[in-house]
Amino acid sequence: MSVTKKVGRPKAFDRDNALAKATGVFWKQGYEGASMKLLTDAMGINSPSLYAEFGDKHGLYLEAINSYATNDACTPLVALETEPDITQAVRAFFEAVIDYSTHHASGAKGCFLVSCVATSAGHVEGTAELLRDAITSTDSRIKARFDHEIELGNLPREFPSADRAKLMFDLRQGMVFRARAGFDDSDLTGDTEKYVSSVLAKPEN
Amino acid sequence: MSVTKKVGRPKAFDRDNALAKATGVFWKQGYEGASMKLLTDAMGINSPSLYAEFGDKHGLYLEAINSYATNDACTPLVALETEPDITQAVRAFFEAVIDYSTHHASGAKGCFLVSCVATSAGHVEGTAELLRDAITSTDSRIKARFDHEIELGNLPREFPSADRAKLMFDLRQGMVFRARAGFDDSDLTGDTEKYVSSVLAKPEN
DNA sequence: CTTTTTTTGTAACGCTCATTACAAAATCCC
DNA sequence: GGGATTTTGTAATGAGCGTTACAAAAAAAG
Repeated sequence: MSVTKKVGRPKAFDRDNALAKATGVFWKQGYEGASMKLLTDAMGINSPSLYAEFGDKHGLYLEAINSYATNDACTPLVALETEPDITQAVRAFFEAVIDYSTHHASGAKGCFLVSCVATSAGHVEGTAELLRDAITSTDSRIKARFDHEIELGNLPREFPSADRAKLMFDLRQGMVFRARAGFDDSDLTGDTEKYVSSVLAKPEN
Repeated sequence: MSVTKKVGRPKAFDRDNALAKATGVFWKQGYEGASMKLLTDAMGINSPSLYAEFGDKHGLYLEAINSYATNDACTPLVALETEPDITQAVRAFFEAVIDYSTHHASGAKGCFLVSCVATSAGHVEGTAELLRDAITSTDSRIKARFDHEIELGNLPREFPSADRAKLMFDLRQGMVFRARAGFDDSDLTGDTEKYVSSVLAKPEN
């Protein structure tokens, strides 16, 4: 609670800022491609400080994943959950995705989880599990918003909320993949309206 | 044409097989994570042979990308293009995607382009361009199949073939992302039918 | 059988990697 | 101000990286 002054020499860096900078490096370079030199340079600290604060490179990576999953990766979800009108909400979700996958402050393109962590899921311990958690929790948060709208009568009773949640999230992976490959926001925004329609389309049959 | 005998000591390995094995290592480990030791062990050759045949690690990587893009990554497209009925064709596309993203012979999960090459697009020369080529060419091959069905009268005149092609391909990225995270074919096949419906749904208004 | 050509396996190259030992520096406590 | 405590920056560690030099081996050509 209190900002208790601690004995000893004070830290010369901000933890959250250093972690954000490290995330940017991982995002651009991948896990193995992010060397200690690149990391410490971006974070503005020396390696002993990094080790004292995060354990080692692997620990830093896991923290970066958690930090990203609860910050950047959540802004589209927050947009989806706060926008009152459901069509506007879905639109806002995709717009937020396009925004940070093409214009993130770090300069990295695409999505950190899809374009970097997914690669390490093949061989870096602990990452596949974090990825699965992120996927299932996102699926269910989207579904929850749809269910809420069904309750309100803004979506038909038979609206397949779970299926459409996965569809919506899977479409997102395609968009961030395009962003990673170098397509910019003007290339992606053209698809948004069609994707919104498909996500909210009345179930056939 | 002719299998002209060449002077000198004959090669002791098969080029295509070695390249396929290398692709599997890159797919699992990522570009930097795929060390020369892992590569040469999997390929069954020593590093001088690798350098003589592929130039260097970077050259091998680019060849692996091209090889994958014209082989594994194409089987869903071939399925889409050869299956006579359009609904069956779209279904076969997704089934082929699920098949190799969860059961590839190399043991790697997901899609090489999405789960590995996309990461290197951030920093490995020449990869972003290959990725963009793969995306645009896939978009247009899917669209071509839809256009063909419009001609035949099996899809309505106003069917938005270009939009649905991108939607279909973007949905695929979501599926292979799930596969990479560790979801298996039984988790993914449940979504297929809904995705087929969304891809082929009658355009609203 | 000798020469020429090409690929082989071994062993080395310099470099960069992640990690850490250590002493100087900066703060709080008494 | 002196001692305790924590972080700092420097510099070193051994291991592993991608790459290559080189000589032995295996084939065809003369």
